[in-house]
Amino acid sequence: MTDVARNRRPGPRLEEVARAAGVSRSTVSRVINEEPYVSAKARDAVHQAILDLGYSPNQAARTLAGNRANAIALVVSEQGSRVLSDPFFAGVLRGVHAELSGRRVQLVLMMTQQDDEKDVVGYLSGGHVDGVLMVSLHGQDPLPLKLADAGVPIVVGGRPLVGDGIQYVDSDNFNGALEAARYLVATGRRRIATIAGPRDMAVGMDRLNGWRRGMAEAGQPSDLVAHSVFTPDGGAAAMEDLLSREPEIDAVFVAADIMAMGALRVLHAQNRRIPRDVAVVGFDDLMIASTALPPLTTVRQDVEQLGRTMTWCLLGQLDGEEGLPPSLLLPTSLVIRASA
Amino acid sequence: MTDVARNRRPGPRLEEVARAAGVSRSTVSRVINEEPYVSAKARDAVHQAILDLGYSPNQAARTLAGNRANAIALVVSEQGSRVLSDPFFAGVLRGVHAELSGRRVQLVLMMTQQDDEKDVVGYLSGGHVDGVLMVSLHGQDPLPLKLADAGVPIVVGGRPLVGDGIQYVDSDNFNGALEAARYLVATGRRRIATIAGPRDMAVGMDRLNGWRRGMAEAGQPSDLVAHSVFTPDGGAAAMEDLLSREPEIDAVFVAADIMAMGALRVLHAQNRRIPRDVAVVGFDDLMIASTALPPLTTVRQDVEQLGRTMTWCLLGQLDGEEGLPPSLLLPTSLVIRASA
DNA sequence: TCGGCACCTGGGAGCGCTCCCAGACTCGTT
DNA sequence: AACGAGTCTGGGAGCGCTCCCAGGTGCCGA
Repeated sequence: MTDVARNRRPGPRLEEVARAAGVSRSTVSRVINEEPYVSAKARDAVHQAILDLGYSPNQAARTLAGNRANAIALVVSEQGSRVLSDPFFAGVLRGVHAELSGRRVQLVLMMTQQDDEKDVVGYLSGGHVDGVLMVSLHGQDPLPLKLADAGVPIVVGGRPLVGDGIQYVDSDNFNGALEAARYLVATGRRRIATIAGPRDMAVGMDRLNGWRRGMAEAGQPSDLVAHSVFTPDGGAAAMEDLLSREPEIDAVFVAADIMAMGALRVLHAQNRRIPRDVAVVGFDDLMIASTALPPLTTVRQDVEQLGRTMTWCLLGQLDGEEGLPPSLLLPTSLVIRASA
Repeated sequence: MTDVARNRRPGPRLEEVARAAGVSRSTVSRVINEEPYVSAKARDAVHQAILDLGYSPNQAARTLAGNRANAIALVVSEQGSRVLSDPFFAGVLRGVHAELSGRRVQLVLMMTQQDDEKDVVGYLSGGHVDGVLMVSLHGQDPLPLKLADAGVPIVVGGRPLVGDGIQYVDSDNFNGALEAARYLVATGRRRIATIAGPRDMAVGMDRLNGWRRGMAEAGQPSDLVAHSVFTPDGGAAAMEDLLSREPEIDAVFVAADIMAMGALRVLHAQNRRIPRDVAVVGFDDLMIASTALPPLTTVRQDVEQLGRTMTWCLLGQLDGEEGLPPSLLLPTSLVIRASA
């Protein structure tokens, strides 16, 4: 409103660069956009002029004229407050940024509540961004589907529970959990429980199903399941529940490190030795896994790679590349420490 | 490049809204920008037309014509990889976003390495954003000063070590540490050490100085100082160092919860009972503080509030508000749990 | 009765780019 | 020698807004 914001932007325009380089606006534009049909001489002159003048193109004008936003949105669904402190989100963000660096694409961060969903769809399908990356933590979210229907290129991180046509990238939660289960069986555990995530999250169900498969393979029962939310206290409550149902538990696969912290606390409180009495395997391999007491054996997922891959997929879509895989699962790996 | 990106943006234009509402472009623009001198009748008609047509204004055009970017940048200096997983950053981001919600201001995320600093200054001072929020973890960063010199409105999170004129918001690290020190003194501790942060970070020095003041007040020596980096392993190494220098330590103020995790590990390993033999006070009040064994007494700083306040300051600058405070310190509070 | 001031409205110009078309020049080919 | 294809260049139009100016209305006091 005021003078600060109201003064004309400083810096040279395309026109000035053209004059300095002794060429036309068009040629400068071609150089900037790395288009063919520019002579080496002209290209060098333009580059030199850009350097001399310290020219930086006006993104707004490019977007307006070029009908391309040169930006993608990272949309975090659900209550942003919780999500942002999630190491999962942080890792994805890191990966997205890493993949974007060097490309002339800006990252716009958006958070959505239920009620402003219509605004968000309007904004995102209004051409302000070229594509959308979405981290959808509760899988029922209708937003990805709506955006896809509106023709917005979108890649979702974490398998969505609804919307078949939507491209997603996820860690291979099923096989990660299966590997954990097999490891517990192989190390001689005979009464193996699991603390699973919420039923309405794909990540929760995939890990539960992997564990179930592992139990089935070994001919062991898969009755010891406690669902919980991804918090330490949730994990603690679930652990107490399981121990009260079956005191003879000798192993537990916890579907998230963060819940495993609570489970460890309960096991300590009940004077169960880890891993001697009860083996504990987590999932995620957060930093807290290695600093836990005892250091937690866990299934590692590479969330940064997840973010990179999502971005790579989206940029591929935008460039109109052919033969992109519909969706991707990234491998997980068991990290064996002291707790199992 | 391809059809997806190349098709004209869908949706109505300002012109269509004007036609539907039976008014001129100018009037619609006035309504959208909440300018005075629009009749109630015209305003209602425009609002209705916007709703009917699902109009969403083109940000690029607004930016270009209005010479205002309607966006601010959150710049994360130093290697982005480390910073992004930092709960501090996550909290700030949350606060920034909370404060921005409802305003028509987009948040653009940028990360800088040393070498692309020139690009970043160019971009940020080129008018692509109206202002800059910066989280500067190592205080010597010249970037804030350069941006301020270039006339870019900027607010820094965390006191910068260089650049006097720059507006910053920080937690009151000095008084937080002072309070922690006084508490340890008041609970009868007689040989109090500290694990301090790096010397080149204001946050590290402010907390150290607060602790020193507390020791001085009580007439206790302040010789037991070990500097370290903000990691669990760094904290562990510092704790070992302190114990080897003075086995009689009965309390330690650790300048970050994350380092306190390492310190606890070492104390456990040496069979020191906490808090009986050694009291431990942390700083930050991260989630890990409450899940630690024993739950950590720590100095709480409200990083989300920090983000909110930074944003509030920057928006105030942009609106040309008078009498804004030059810089702000946010209060901290001691959270007493079991470790001290 | 008439100016003057608030209030309200419309249209033209232009923000700084990209796109497209027209044209010039260089080749190799018929 | 004449043609076309490939290479390179410049200028005009226009992206969708905001800003500014010119003008309309109604109401007040002189």
